[in-house]
Parts: sequence; C-alpha cells; structure tokens
Amino acid sequence: MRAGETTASEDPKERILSAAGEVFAERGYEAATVRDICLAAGVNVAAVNYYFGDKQKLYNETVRQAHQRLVAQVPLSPWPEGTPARAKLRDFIGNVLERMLGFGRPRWQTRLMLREVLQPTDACRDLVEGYIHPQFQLLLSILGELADGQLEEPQLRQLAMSIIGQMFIYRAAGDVVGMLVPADEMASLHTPVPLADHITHSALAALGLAPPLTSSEPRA
Amino acid sequence: MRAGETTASEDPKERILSAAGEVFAERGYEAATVRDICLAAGVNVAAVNYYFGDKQKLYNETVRQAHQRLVAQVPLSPWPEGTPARAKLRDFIGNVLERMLGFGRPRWQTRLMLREVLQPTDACRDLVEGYIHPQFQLLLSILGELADGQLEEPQLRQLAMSIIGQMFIYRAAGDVVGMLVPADEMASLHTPVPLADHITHSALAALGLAPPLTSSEPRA
DNA sequence: GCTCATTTCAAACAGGCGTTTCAATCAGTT
DNA sequence: AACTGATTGAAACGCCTGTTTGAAATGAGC
Repeated sequence: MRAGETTASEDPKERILSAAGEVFAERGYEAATVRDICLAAGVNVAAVNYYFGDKQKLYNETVRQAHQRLVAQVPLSPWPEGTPARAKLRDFIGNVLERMLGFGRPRWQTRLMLREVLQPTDACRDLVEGYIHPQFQLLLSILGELADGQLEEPQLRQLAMSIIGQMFIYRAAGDVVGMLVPADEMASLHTPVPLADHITHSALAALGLAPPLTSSEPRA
Repeated sequence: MRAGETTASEDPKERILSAAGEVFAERGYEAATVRDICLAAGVNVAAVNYYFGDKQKLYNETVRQAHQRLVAQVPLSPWPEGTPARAKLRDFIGNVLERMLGFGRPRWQTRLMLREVLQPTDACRDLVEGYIHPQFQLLLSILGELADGQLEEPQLRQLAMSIIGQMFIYRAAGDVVGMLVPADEMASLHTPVPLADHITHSALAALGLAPPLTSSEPRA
C-alpha cells in the first residue's frame, strides 16, 4: 500500500487530516473548502479525493481521529483506591476544564468536537458513546459517592448536567462571556483553576458538604 | 415608497424575513441558500437583492429583527417592589428557560440568537448590548440582593455565569443531553419548570439560603 | 386610457465549489 | 534500462452559488 513514509508530518494523509482539522474546526463543514485545506496541507487539490474519496469522508475521518486522540489523553482509572470523593470531583472538573479551555493540545480538536455537540452529524453518535457518555458516567459515580445514597439517580443526573453546563458555557460561548466580564477578571477568575475551585465548591455547598459560598473562607 | 400592503404575511419583505429566519437558524449562514429562502417565502430569487441588497444584509436584518422581537417580549420591570429576592431568582430562571426551551414562540428566533452567541458575527455586539447584557445585570442584581453584601462583584459574576451555564447547555447541547438522559426522565425532569426549580434550589443551597439538595424535602 | 414608478419574473451571468481527468513523476523490481 | 504500480500535478468538468439584467406585469393618480 504505502510507498515511503518518513516522519508523520511528511505523510500526506497525516498532513491533510491535520490541516482539515484546523479548517473544519475554524469555519465549519460548509464554509471550509477542499482547496483551502489542500493549500494549508501543501498538497494538490486532487489529494483529498485520492486519499479519502470525497469531502464528507474526509470530515468523518477527521472527527474520528480527533475524537480518538482526545480519548487517548484521558487516563482510564485516574485515582488510587480510597481517594476521597470530593478530591475526585475537584480533579474531574479541573481535568475537563483543562482539556476544554487549556492551551496545551491543538485547539481545533476540542473545537471540532464542540461543533458536533452543538449540531450533531453522523459522526456524533460515536463521539457520545466513546467519549462523552463514559465521562458522564464517571461524574455520576463521583456524585453518587458524595450523595451517599441520599439522592436518586434522576437527581444525580440533574446535578451532573448542572456541573457540565457550568463548564460547557465557557467553551461554547467564551466570546460572549468575555463581553460580560471585565477583562482582568476574565484572566484571573474565569480560567481553568479558579473556575474548577468555584464549580466544585458550589456543588459541594449545594450538597451540604461545604460551607456556603457566602462564607468568606472555603475549606481546602 | 410602498405600494399596497394588506396584511403582514402578504408583505414580501415580511415573508422573506420570516423564511430567512427559519432557514438561517436551521442551517447557518453559509449552508443557507438565497434560492431556498425565496422558495420558502414564495418569492422570486431576485426579491432578496431587490429588498435587502444582498445576502449578508438580509442576514443582518434577520438577526436584528429576531433580536428586537425577543426583547419586546421581555417585561422591563417584572416584579412589584418588595418581592423577595429568592422569588425573583426563581422567576428569572423560569422565564429565561421558558424563552430558551419553550415551544411557544417560533423556535428559530432563539436558535438564530444561539448561533450568534456560539460564533459571533457583526450582528452579535448589538445582541449582547441590547439583550444579553441587561439580562445579565438583572441576574447580578438579584444575586447581590440574595448575598446581601457577603459576596464581591467578581464572585457574583462567577455565580451568575454558573446559573446561566446550567440553562445554556440545554439550549445549546440539547441533542447530546438527550443521549445521556433516559427519554422519560428527559420529559419529566429536564423541562423548563422542574429545571428552574432545580437550578434555583441549587443556587440557594450553595448560598446557604436553602437546605442542601440531599435533604429530601426542599422548601417551596 | 394613459403615464409612470414600483414590483415581479425568467433567464442569464461570473465565480467558486467538489470532483475528475490524464499525463508526468516517482520508487521499487527485474 | 525498462517495466510497473502508486502518487502527484495542472487543467478542466459540471454544478450550484449569489447576483444582475431587462422586459413584463402591476397599480395608483390624472
């Protein structure tokens, strides 16, 4: 099949996938053009159809790959046995926020996922089943541990969705959030670490497991 | 200028705006075609350029009108003096959710706004200044009243964003939420009224103004 | 009934789109 | 060196896009 591939960035298929990720994430499926992707990848226009068949198949493959790389970054069993549930909650929220908002990995990966969440296509089902649903279940189990049998599953799901929503808005509507919050405050309070503290504290306080937000000194 | 307009739905300009709202909301700016809009409006393709100049100006006008109609539906001073702050909070959350998720008004109006929030264009600034920011300030004032001076402005803004996030996710990611929550539970718990109760109760509990969620009987 | 500005219509326009073509190039084998 | 199958490249193909055109239809004022 393949003839001579040297490094990953020399393989045209890789280069196209990477360029397509950026362009699709930035402009969306319709507005992204095959010509732009090929220009960014430094390959001929015909390469997309040669390697992937057509634009739609390239898109599906791009989403699939971004999704799988994202999954690979998430540790399967993050905590040693005996870790307190509230520590797990803080870790979970911090990790999700870091993955959503952090500047580490290429931004387009999560941005592409976000597009699928906002307006699902065929590629969305795999994303939910392979990535989002397991994370949701993990959060549910943490909350179940915290509630210690005092909340039913439906209430746990409501609470879980509340927590996810508080993180989600920063990723999905970050621009508007930036218009509502002063710039300096945006940089100091609405970033992964302080946000994770705030959201965790809110959830624990709502569960009666931490002092209310109005108390000036939250416990560590 | 105008020759003979009878009813609102007979005026071609109205019909185009209405059809454009649906199509733009459904497919987005790029994927929506002028021909589809005109077909839906029952007018000739040339009508868009005749009445609005070009596609971009039609889009701007569509967003502007949807935004203004939305604003017109929101009462300016909703509560009589002396209304308890927690009642205001419940009302506010309930109203926003009803406007976001309710089946009353044409769905495309809020969906179009949502598109602007997720990926702002020129039309977004007006939307934020004329609609979102005032609502945000209203929520801030309610929370300030509730906190009774025990929280600083930055903390109030964090809390406000948390509340908005919990509502926002249902509008922006409703499809995925529906994949994570059983269908019957979706219909019973994740609808405007029970959701408003849950979010209000969570916020009050986090502020120490209501019993924790784990307590089986929340106060009315 | 005529005038005249406004509005409608079918047809066409230029440009960009995804895709295809086919000759040129390349790498590996004989 | 010649053959072979995989890859690349420039150009072209239809098709669909937003937009324009110019003539036909419309309707109010006289």
